[in-house]
Amino acid sequence: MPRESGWYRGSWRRLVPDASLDLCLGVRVFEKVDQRVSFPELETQLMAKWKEENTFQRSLELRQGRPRFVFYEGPPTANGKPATHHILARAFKDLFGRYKTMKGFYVERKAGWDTHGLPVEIEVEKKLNISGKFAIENEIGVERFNELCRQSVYEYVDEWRAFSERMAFWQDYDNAYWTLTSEYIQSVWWALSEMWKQNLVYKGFRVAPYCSRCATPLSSHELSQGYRDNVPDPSVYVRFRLKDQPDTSILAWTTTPWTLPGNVALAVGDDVDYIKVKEGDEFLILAEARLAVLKEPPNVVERMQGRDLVGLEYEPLYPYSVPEQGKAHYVVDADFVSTDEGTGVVHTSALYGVDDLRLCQEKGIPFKHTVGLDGKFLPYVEKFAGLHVKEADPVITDDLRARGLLYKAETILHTYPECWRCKTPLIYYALDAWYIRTTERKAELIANNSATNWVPAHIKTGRMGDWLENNIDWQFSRTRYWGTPVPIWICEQCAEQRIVSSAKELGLGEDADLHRPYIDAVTLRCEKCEGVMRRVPEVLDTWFDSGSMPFAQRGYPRKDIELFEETFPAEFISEAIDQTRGWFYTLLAISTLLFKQNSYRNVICLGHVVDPAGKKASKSRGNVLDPNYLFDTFGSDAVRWYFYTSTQVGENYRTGDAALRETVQQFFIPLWNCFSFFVTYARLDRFDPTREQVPLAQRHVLDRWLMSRLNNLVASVNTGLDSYDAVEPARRIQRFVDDLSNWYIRRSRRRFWKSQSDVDKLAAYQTLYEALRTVAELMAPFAPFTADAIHRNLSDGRSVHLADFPETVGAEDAEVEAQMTRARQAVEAGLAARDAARLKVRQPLASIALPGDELPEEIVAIIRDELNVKNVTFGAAEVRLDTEITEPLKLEGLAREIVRVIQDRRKRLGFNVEDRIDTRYDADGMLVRAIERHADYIKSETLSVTLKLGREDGFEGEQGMIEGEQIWIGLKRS
RNA sequence: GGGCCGCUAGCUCAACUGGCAGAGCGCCGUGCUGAUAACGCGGAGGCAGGUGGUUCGAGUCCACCGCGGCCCA
Repeated sequence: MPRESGWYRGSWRRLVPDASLDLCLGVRVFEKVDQRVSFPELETQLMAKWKEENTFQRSLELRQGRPRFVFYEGPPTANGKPATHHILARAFKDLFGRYKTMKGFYVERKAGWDTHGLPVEIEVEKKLNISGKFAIENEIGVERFNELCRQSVYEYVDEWRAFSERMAFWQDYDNAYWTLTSEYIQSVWWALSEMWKQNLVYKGFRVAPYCSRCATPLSSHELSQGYRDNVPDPSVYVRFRLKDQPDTSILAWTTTPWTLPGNVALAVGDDVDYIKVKEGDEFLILAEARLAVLKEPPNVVERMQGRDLVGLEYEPLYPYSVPEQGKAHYVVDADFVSTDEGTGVVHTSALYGVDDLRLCQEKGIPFKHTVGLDGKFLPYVEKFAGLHVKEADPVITDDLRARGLLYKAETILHTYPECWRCKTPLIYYALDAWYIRTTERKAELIANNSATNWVPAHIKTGRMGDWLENNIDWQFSRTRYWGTPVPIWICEQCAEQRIVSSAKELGLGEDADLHRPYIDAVTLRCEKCEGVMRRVPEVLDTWFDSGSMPFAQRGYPRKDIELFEETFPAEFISEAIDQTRGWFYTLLAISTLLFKQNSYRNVICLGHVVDPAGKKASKSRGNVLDPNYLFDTFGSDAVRWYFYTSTQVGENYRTGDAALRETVQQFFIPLWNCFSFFVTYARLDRFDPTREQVPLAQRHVLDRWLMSRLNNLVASVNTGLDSYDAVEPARRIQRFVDDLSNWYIRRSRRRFWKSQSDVDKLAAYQTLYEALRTVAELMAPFAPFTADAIHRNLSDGRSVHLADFPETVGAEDAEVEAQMTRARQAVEAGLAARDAARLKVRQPLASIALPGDELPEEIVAIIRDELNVKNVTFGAAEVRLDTEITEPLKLEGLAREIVRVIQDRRKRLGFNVEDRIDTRYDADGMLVRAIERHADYIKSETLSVTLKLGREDGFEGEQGMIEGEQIWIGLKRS
């Protein structure tokens, strides 16, 4: 088709879009864009479009065979509805997946669901209105309970998928990994068995708050629900007689007399000052700071420090607490001794205190349980056998008093935890627990962490580094029901232990349900003694599940070995900061132990979503934001954009309506207006983007300026995203759109409006088109809906998510940018000078003098136009405006006033921009002279075919006032 | 109790290595010719959470304290 004859022939104002004409010319017409747009509606339309054309799949197919960019999805726990804070991490995950895809990588995005664990169990307990071990095992049964857990997870996963799709988080949901499948569980078993082979798995004790009635330990969450103030408890001071000086006792204090039969040591602080006092016939040792507890005024006979006491042996109160071998009942130093209460000497009973257990393990002090799981003393503790610990308190106190070992007994009121279910006072009690000896690999953990790129950087050495420096062995067993069963079998006869790494080893099929209670029924024959081996009752910490996902999502090592190797480690993961001790750690720990490296190279660690006052969102505060409300009100792109731009990564997001409204008004609407401006006029002018490009050098300085800015934008967005910085790129895009809207388009409008279609107009279209399309491409990973809506319209319906990410094209022009900066400063100063002189911009002025060197004419023209002055000169010491209004200037100003009134009326009458009209006026004096003198100008500006004096019928007339003079103006479509 | 992060205008946030405290929103005034839910110009609004220290000079470096958040105990 001979396009050279001019796609722009004639005045655009006469052209009316005509589809049939376009078809025969083979020209694509941009789809009409509604200036008022509902982003939520736009988004749901695009969701349907993506589903219909399989856009996600196609974006993957497009990159099939290309180098991979490996992303791991940290599986959300499927135990509750998705909330606003879940948008945050998913927004960052999606951003980099899309970006790398557009950069040409194959980015598999396998969804995942964390399906096990206490939260799921609690949810089901709530639904059943039951609680606790007894109810689960005896009323409901483990089989049904776990079945309900499974169902519950499935219910929530549907909701999660819908939520994720609504926020455009592209993932492969159909092939998600589920931590509850037999395949996944077996991979987890394999991982543990590998650690076992390395001799990293051991059985030990764990002290936890424990309810002796429910026979269950409580999680910290449960614990926090059950504190009660002003609980009365005994407060007893006990004499521990030194072995070689029976008349000297160390005084220790406790509020739990029942732990005294289990005493194995006394702890003092190395640097704490102690005194020996004489009271009657005896000597007592206690911290100097605590001498107020003495019954008599202190008679100090000796001073010493804690370290002087270390090693002293004392007579045990009771003979029960230690096994035959090993040394106990002596003074040790400890870092947790305080002189805020008691005597500055801490009675230590290994199994009934967190510090106690740690201390005894460190010092190698032997111990054994004096109390059973029912909270009653064991039979061998003869004096108190069968008594519940709380019943035993007074009995023990009396016994000590009778034997002269009690110094003092009182009652105190303090805050003490009770079982939130049954109100039984909790005790701290050591239970069997299984551990992974991560401390043995601490140096490797630290090394692998320091080889990892953390965003923000301070997490590496700060929070994560500290955590690793203080590493403790990972206690991975949970005495629960709904989880990956711990695959350890123990022989009933000879206590031989065996770990299992697959269903096959148990004689089970691949698809067998490996959960409790079925797995509990599986017994093995002991290879050593032919005895029966039974599985230990515990399930695994859910974090072990999710930390195993790099290989477990593949079913490795029973299958897909190559696929795993190809996709390990991940190039990128992202979650919120609370995962340092969660997923970030378990991924690191498991892969360090198994593969000697971290499972991720780059990690973005996000802050939290809080309310506008900075407070944590919680149901009880009533400040929780419903994500669907945000999606329906502002659109998910706006929420995402807000998360990318509002604050630095790692900080909290003070999120509320106001912040999101601002995001829409400050960014999305102006962007959309640029777009709709372009489409409106491109349609009228039948702009064809495939036409040969006007060389940059021949374009208007505004075009060259915009292209230079665009080029710099492209460069910095690429650089930013390549270094996992989303904030600066997004903010720069926003700044660019502001420049585009409020300077480029504002200053270029007349170039699009003018009647003659010359090269300049074509260049303007090409420039604006390229800017918009490039912005859409740059934005695609950030705001995938809006970007796609714009891009599709600009490129024949092709999705932006199938496009390549923009690269720089060498359009930088530092000189033009510098000149434009000066022009904008000049305009700012000039407008301020006008304002100071109370001279409106519509009134032309003769000249302005500006400081500085000359600028090129094309730049000066912009200044003249914007400031509405006839002449600009340079070299003045300061901005000087010629404020004299001559008669010709006055008439010209009035003509512009008249144009403004006519345009305003056109608009209010609902005429289209291209409608031609007839105009009548009735006025006198200066106004008539102005109209007569500038009739051609007024006619062309307002598309008036005729402009005549006198009122006529059939015209939409209105009386008005200009500069204090009456004028009647009537319009009619021509 | 310990660790990490933050605290800058009424609000949300900037400011390369120490060098005259900024933007957007909101408010007031004013201007504006047809893309705009807009935009331009001007104005009010700051003891930089507090107290010390280092320095010619501190929002920036150091110490302590307070508040908020997260994690651990």
